[in-house]
This record gives sequence, C-alpha cells and structure tokens, in this order.
Amino acid sequence: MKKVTINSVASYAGVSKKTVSRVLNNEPNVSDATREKVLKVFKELDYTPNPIARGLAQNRSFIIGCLYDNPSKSYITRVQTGALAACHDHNYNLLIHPCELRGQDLINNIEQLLQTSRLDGIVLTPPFSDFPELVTFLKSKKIPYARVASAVLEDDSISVRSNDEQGAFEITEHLIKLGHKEIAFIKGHPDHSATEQRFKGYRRALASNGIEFNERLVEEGNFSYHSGVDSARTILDLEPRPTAVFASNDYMAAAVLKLATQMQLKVPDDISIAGFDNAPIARHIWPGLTTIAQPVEEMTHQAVTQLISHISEPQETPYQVTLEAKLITRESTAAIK
Amino acid sequence: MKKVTINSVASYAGVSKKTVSRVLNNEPNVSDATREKVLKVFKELDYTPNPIARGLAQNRSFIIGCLYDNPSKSYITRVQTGALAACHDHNYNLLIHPCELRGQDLINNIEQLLQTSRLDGIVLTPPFSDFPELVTFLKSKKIPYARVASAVLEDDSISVRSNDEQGAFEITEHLIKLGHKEIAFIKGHPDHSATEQRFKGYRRALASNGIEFNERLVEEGNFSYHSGVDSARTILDLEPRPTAVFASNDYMAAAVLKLATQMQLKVPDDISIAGFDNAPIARHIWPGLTTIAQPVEEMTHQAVTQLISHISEPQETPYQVTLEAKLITRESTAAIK
DNA sequence: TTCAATGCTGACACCGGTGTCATAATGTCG
DNA sequence: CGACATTATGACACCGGTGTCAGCATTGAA
Repeated sequence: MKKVTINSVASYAGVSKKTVSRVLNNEPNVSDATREKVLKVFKELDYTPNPIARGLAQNRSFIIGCLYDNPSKSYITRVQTGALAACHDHNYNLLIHPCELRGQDLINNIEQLLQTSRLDGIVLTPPFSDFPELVTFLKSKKIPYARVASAVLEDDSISVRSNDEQGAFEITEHLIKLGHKEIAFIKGHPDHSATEQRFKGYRRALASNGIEFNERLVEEGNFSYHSGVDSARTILDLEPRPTAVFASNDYMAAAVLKLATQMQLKVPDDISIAGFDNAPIARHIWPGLTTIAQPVEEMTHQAVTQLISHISEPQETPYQVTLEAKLITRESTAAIK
Repeated sequence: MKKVTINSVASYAGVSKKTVSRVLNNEPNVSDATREKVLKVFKELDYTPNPIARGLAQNRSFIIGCLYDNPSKSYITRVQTGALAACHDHNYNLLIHPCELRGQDLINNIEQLLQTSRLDGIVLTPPFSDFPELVTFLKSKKIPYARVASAVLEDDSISVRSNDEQGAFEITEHLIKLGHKEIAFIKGHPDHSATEQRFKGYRRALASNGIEFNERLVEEGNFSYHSGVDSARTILDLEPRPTAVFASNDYMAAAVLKLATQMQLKVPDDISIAGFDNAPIARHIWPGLTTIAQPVEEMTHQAVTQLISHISEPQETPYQVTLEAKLITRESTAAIK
C-alpha cells in the first residue's frame, strides 16, 4: 500500500499537481468537469493532504498554542475542551502549554515555544490574558493571539470574557436578600484580573443595598484550596462571626466549608457559604455550594474560532464579546435565622 | 529581520547545507574545526531548525498523541503533565485527543486523527490501554504506541502500570485491621481494566484474612460521582449496614460520604469510607478520604519517554514496568467501635 | 473578422530540511 | 613512495505541498 500524495492523485487523474492543489483549496478557475474528476480520485484513493508539506510551503503549522497557569484542573479541562472543539472545526491542532506566570523568564520560555513549535496563534487564558509584558511581546513578534476571560477591553485584539463583576454582584445580592449583612469575602490570586472584578461586584452589591463595606471581613486568598483554609481560619474566628462567606472560587469555598464543619458549625444554618466557577467540587460536597457558573468552554471556543479566522484572513475589526454568568443556588446558602 | 534558515547559516559559515545538517544532528564525519565554526554561527544568528521542514523530509511530525476518555479531570491533567514533560525532554509535542471508547466508530475517529495529524506515536490511557480492537488496529497500521495503566502484560509493547490489585489489597486489609468485617465494595467502569484489578485485590484481602466474600456487599459503579450516589444509596440502606465502604475511586467515595452525611451518619465513627486514586477531592472534603496514591505522572512520563526512544530507534525488547501504589491514611477510616 | 479580456491548465521554482553518492583530502601500510 | 582505506565535504535530488507565471482556448466587443 503506497502512500497517496498529491502526485499520485495528479497522475491518476491525468492532471497537474497544481490543478489538484486548486481543487483541494477550492480555488476558482477550475472547470467543473476537472473538479469533479479530481474529487472522484480523492475518494477512490482515499487521499488526505499532508499538513506538514502544506505547512512548509505556507510557513504555517496549523497549530494553536494554549497557555495556562491555573490550579483548577476542572477549569483547565474546560478550557481545553472548548479550544479543541474550535480547532477541530478548522483542521487545526491544539498544543497545550502549562507554564508559570511568575516562573523564571516567562518571555524566554514563550519565545522558545514559538521558535520550536511554530505556532500559528496563541490563546491566553487567565492569568496570562491580562499580563501586559506577554501581550506586548506577542504583538512585537506579530503572533496572533486571543484572550479568554480578560478584564481589560481597551485593545484591538480578540477577547472573549464573561461578566465576573456582575456575577459577583448577583451572588452577593443573593446573600443580602437572604438577610445577610456581615458577608466575609475571600479574594483570589492577585495576578488574575478576575480577582479584582469579583471584588468589585461584591462591593457594588453591598453599596447598592446600603451595607457598609468592612475591611475586616476581607481576606487575601489565591484561588487554591490551601489558601482558602488559611482565610477560613481567620474569618471563622472573627467576633462576631460573619453570617456568610463569599469566596472568589469554589475551592476556597470548599475549604471554608471543611473548616466550618470541623468546627461543628452547621452550614447553612450557622453560616452560609458561596463560591464561584461552578467547579465539580461544588456539587460533590455536602451541602452543595451556591456558586456562579461561567460558560468557559463557550468562551474558549469563540476565542479560538475567531483566532483561527483571523489567521486565515487578518482583519482589523476586533472581536470582543462578554458572555453571561449564571447564579446556581444550592444548599450552602440560606436565610439568616 | 530575515528568517534564519539552514541556508543562511550555511552561506554565513561558508559550508554546505549538508554540513550544517550534519552538525545539527551530531552526525560523525565532520572535522572539529568545521563543527566549531558552525556551532558558533548557530549562536550568532540564533538559529533554530524548522521542525516542519524536518518533518517533511523525514516523514515525521514530532508529535505524540494522547488518547483519553476519563471522567476525572485531575487524572487527565496528571496524565498530561507527565506526558508533556517527557515530550519536552525530547523536543516532541503533545496532541491531546479526548474521545469516547464506546463512541460511534472509534477506529474511524482514530484513523482520521492519524491521517490528518501524522502522529509519530500514541499513548493510550485507560480505558484505551486495554481495548483490543484499538491495539490491533494500531499494530496493523504500524503506529508505535505505549500503554499506561494497562492490566494485560502478555504483549510485546511498551506498558507502564501501577499495581492496582496490590493497592486494593492493602487498603482493604487496612480496613480489616481496623476491625471491619462487613466491607462494601463499589466497582468501577467495566471498560477499565483497573476495575477488575481493584476488585481482585479486595477479594484477595478478604480471603487472606478469612472473611467470607459477600456478593450482596458489591455494587456496580462506573467511576463517576453520580454512579457513586446510586451505589451509596443501596449500600447505606442495607440491613445490617456494613461498617465500611471501599469505593473504586475517590469520586464515588466522596459520593458515599455525601450521602452518609445527609443521612446523619458520622464518618468514620458510624461508617468508614475508603477511596482510590488520591484525587484532589480526597483532601478537599471533610473528613479527608483514606485512599491509594498512584504515580500517574511518573507512569505517563516513563511510557512516553520509552515511546519516543522506540520511535527514534525501534527495538524489539518490550518495556514493561510496574510502579508502586501507596496507601494514604486520612480521617475517613477508623477502628470499629 | 480581429483583438483584447478572461478562463483554464501546467511547468517550474520554492519552502527548509535530510539522504545518496561522488569526490577531494588525509592517513596507513607494505 | 605508491596503493589503498578512511575521513571530510558538497552537489543534487527529494519530501509533498503552494505560488508565479506563461501559454493556450474561449468568449465578447469593436
């Protein structure tokens, strides 16, 4: 069984390579008869063009890189799922590249990645989406990129986000409507722009409901479960104890829940707990966490789709979309008694 | 800034392309003087060979595919981490390919993957590692592959596993030593060979401690959290209720814990619960789950490393290794009262 | 009827590497 | 010192596609 190449197809069909190439790429200036003939040979010989040869000729790799540095495995897989789907739609492949934002010489790392892998474009996921040094670098290298869940919009690039501020607002208001006034807040990792956004939403909800913001109720976390434990320890020891805790993601919320349970507190009777992200753990624990669900797959899918179409035909119009986040109510929040 | 290719290096160094190529690939028959000279030019021009051109010439892609179909995000990311590390060590890239074992026409799906991506090799993770149809297909196509966590060893291929049977034996014996005699068991997904292995270990521990195996205490799960809930419902309603439950993975164990808690049972005072895999959730919930930790990254790393070395120089000697699994004791198991 | 415009097709170079083979330079030995 | 083996190097084809351009056929307008 010999390899089927454009040459075998051409000689079998009795036309030139170039004509076969024209049919492959749906170029004009091929008579219908010829096109039909070639297409038939494609089927007969079960021909698939070699992306590597194509890549060499066009100086493209048909590969999109996906950068991430995230403690949440579920977030990572959701990002991958969305990105993969978009890639497959356009015969691209996805190269995953976990790396540390604060690792030694990130830019060098990325430069090497670009050198050795010849990526056609890059998807930036948090916290890279809003890392100016990296964005500037990619711009200078003229590497197309798309940003997922970025907070900064004043830019001419592709950016798909969901409304973190609004989500945080809604879940905080949900707690307020249940009668809570003393609502502790655990911040996320300072490198993530979502951290600031969620904090803003929390404060806006307090303000718009006439509740005074209290600095003492705010703890610094970093999205990791472990940081949630530390923050929870401080918060649960406060006198008087807040009646609710809103953690910036579900892992930290789960940590609060664990500690509260260890301290014999009943959730939600003694204290309400809310998270963010709707990670699997939110429904794997008891009580299930009230949280905010974001369309992560959808965001990434749109970002990559736009990125690919931008690569094939560069356009000036930026693509910037904000998708909706949704409140999911579970058992961890209840009316104050 | 022009592109730096092998041609520019050659003319700049005053030698032929071929000589540059020889230096690149550490081939013999280059005088030390010439080699030095060329290496210096590499540095000066900051040259990196184009893997696409190389791939075309050698009919290789320098890409390894990674197949998986697994509900556990943490398992997937661990697999990816190990595989990526091995790939980077050898200037390979990793292409992730989630797909359904029982999906429509798996073989076709994979065939298309091979056609369009020109993979140099494939890593099979459970449940693909022990799926005969796929293995046979890859063999017939002469695609190098490596199997991770496969149970079947009578094969001449690369296979790296950990000892599921022994792990299950140890954790069951751990329960027995705590005084438990009525130990329920929740099976995993029948497509995974680990399911059978873990069950075997459970039975061996019972047998070697003179406890009679009781069919009534065994439930069919499929590794998903949801299936754990179903199994838990049945188990916790048994009269008399077993004093311990050993679930084939942590998600199902977490489900048992959730249901037990909802039923006002104290864990581990009223009932002990053990899991398998040491997934993040095992330490994110309260009480933390006693479980078995497997070196997933290490397994995948070894498998991919071997796969790549097999690709560069095919050898007949199969590489088959079994790594150790380790018992991790947390709060969810305790002596019977 | 003639000439320009347009449509269709193929020859050929090119992308950036590697493989083959011929040849020049050097070393070895009787 | 000449015959021969060995080492070092380069010319050139090749991998499987795409881009450029020339040439021929056909069509439309003058």
